[in-house]
Amino acid sequence: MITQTDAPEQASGRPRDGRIDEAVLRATAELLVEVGYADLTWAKVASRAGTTRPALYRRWPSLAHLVHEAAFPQSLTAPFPRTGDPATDVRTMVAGALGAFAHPVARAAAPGLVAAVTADPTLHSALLARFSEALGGIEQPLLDLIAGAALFALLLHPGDLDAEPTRTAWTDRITALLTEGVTA
Amino acid sequence: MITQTDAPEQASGRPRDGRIDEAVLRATAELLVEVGYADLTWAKVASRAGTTRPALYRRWPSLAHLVHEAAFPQSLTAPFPRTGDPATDVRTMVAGALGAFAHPVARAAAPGLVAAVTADPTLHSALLARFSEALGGIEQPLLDLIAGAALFALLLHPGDLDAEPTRTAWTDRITALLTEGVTA
Amino acid sequence: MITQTDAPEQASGRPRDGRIDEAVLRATAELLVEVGYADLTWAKVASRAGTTRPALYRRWPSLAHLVHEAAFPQSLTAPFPRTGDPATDVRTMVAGALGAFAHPVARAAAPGLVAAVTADPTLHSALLARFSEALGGIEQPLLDLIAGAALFALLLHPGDLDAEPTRTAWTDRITALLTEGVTA
Amino acid sequence: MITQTDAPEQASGRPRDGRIDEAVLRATAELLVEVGYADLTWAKVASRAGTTRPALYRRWPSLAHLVHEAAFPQSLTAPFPRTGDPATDVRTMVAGALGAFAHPVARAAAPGLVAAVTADPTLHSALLARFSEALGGIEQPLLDLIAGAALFALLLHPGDLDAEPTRTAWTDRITALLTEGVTA
DNA sequence: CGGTAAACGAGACGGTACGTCTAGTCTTCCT
DNA sequence: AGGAAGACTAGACGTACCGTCTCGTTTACCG
Repeated sequence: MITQTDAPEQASGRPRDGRIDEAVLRATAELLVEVGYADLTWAKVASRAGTTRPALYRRWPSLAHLVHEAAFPQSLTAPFPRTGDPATDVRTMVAGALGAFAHPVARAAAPGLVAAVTADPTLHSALLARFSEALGGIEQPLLDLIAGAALFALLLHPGDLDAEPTRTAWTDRITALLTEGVTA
Repeated sequence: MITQTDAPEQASGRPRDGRIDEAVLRATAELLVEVGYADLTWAKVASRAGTTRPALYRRWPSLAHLVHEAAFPQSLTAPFPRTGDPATDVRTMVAGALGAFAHPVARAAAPGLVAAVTADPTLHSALLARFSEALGGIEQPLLDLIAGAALFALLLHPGDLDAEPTRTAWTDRITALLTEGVTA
Repeated sequence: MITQTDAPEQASGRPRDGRIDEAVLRATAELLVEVGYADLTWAKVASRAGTTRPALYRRWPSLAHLVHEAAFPQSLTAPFPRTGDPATDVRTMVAGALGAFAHPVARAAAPGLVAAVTADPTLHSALLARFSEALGGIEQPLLDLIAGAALFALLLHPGDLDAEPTRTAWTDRITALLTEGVTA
Repeated sequence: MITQTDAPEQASGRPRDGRIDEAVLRATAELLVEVGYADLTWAKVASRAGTTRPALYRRWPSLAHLVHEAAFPQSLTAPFPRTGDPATDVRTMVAGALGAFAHPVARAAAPGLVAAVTADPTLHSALLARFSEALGGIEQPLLDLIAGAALFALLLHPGDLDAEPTRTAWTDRITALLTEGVTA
């Protein structure tokens, strides 16, 4: 939850209504899939969640922050078990990255978030924090390759990653390239 | 040049003023660097180019189309010479991808274009056409890895790719991973 | 007509749509009577006139300016004929002031305009200009007495000036006080 | 004091803090002069008085009620001594009306109250009650003339009533008109 | 002396209006 | 016909206020 004030802090004043937070996140996820990031507005989210725009402004500093929280809940950002075998672990990571980005909500959100992250340092930090747990211990260039490939593929030829024969083929080929290199 | 009507079109009536096209592309490139994609508007471009919004609408179907043309002129999308040696060619491609994305204008434009591409099929086609020449003959998964890694790295830790010791180090490591695999 | 630019100025660009001006003034007058000054908003006026808020902002610098123009059209602010006989002329002026302020639209607008005038010098000037023609040649204190009495009476005991026996009685008494003084 | 419930009310529960009432009235008077009626808000008053908005809502039903109480304390609404001589008494009343409206706080409050009175019957009653004592026994048309003239003059040409030669001149002329009539 | 009731501060609640901005289109005159 | 200028509809933006509410706490009176 991205609150203006991060500390749990002894609540003074009327407490936030937690049901609003839930309803808004749910509405955001639904709308991302239905209308896409580009046509997502504060007003639509507020209306769908049964609340008003000011209540959203109180909670999230920008639409992108809200989207980022709605698209990548904790369940998707849990760390994965590692075996120690490079080939196995790389395949797990590739499949994991693909799975995270291929989720309908994340997929609708990702391109817009990519653009927003470059323009907003606070969003950059929020995203890093959200994924740091899942990705601890992986060297940066390898992470760039795996996450970048999944993201790029979904942007440029999403059809290949939707249906099954080609999806596994792509995962296999990426894994092979990363474990054995192009020379093989 | 992306015109509403692609045919060479028999010029009837007053011909377009070519100097406007140039001035607009120059203005767009400058503004991308100065204010960023998110704050780029038709009005700012028109004002900087010394013309009016309707003249721009006559030429480009959307801001993204204009940006894509301003950010990736032909000079950046030329094919590269190949040696046949995998290691050498991979390094050339990695460096090329990094170079293309690291150019200040492209860098400002890329994230926004990524978002726009997913929402506009005509822009998707235009981008593919623009890069198809340079990238002919490369297998898709390898392209995903190289371009994706460059894009992703620029989004997440741009500092590493700006200055020199780390930039070459990153290029080296990516090349090594792609030619020899993680096992090495 | 209160335009941002008062000069008739050789129109460059698309000219204003005069039908919008008319529709807005009509809508404003109607709404003043129906909902009152306090509940009059740009949005309601625009909606009733079949146009949008930006079209109004282009024409009037504030709601009060629009109201002032809608409530006191030229027809109400024409100069009156004078006979030279003090008693007759004073009665004409008293009845005229009462008539101008008692008109349903003016009556709904007046109290709000009174408040707005003190806070906005440009509105002050606009109001003076609008009435200067009708009231030329009358000494200031006499004008204060006549207009002030009509305004004050409408604010404090409007019932007396609505129906007929009392309305004429009030006009007679005011005229008598001003022509003969309290001593009579 | 305008309380929600007028009865002296059997005090059960924690009693009101009288210091808050004083601080609020003082803060309101100051703010009226500093920012004007139009920009006066509950929040500014509460903040200046060192309290919170709910404490104000508990005491006054509307901002206008609070303003009316802050701008016209009892000291200003005391009855005046009458001599029986019309000329003298009229002059006293004119000067009194001018004095009451010319006080900086009253002056800032009056135009806004004029507007609020027409929209709120309870405020209308409250104002009448406040002034009834001072003005008992004066015929309504004469009161309209005197109070109306003072109010109107302050709205339209306030400069004339601020400095001294013109202020006395205005008072003299109004008195003359009311005692002898225009014919003189 | 404990219970009750209403005050207190703090701040979120649903609403509504504001004034501005942008997109995309259209209309006018001029070249 | 294209260009320059500027108005058009439509609607999102972020902010400000309103009047109400929900807390946790404090202060009086009452039994």
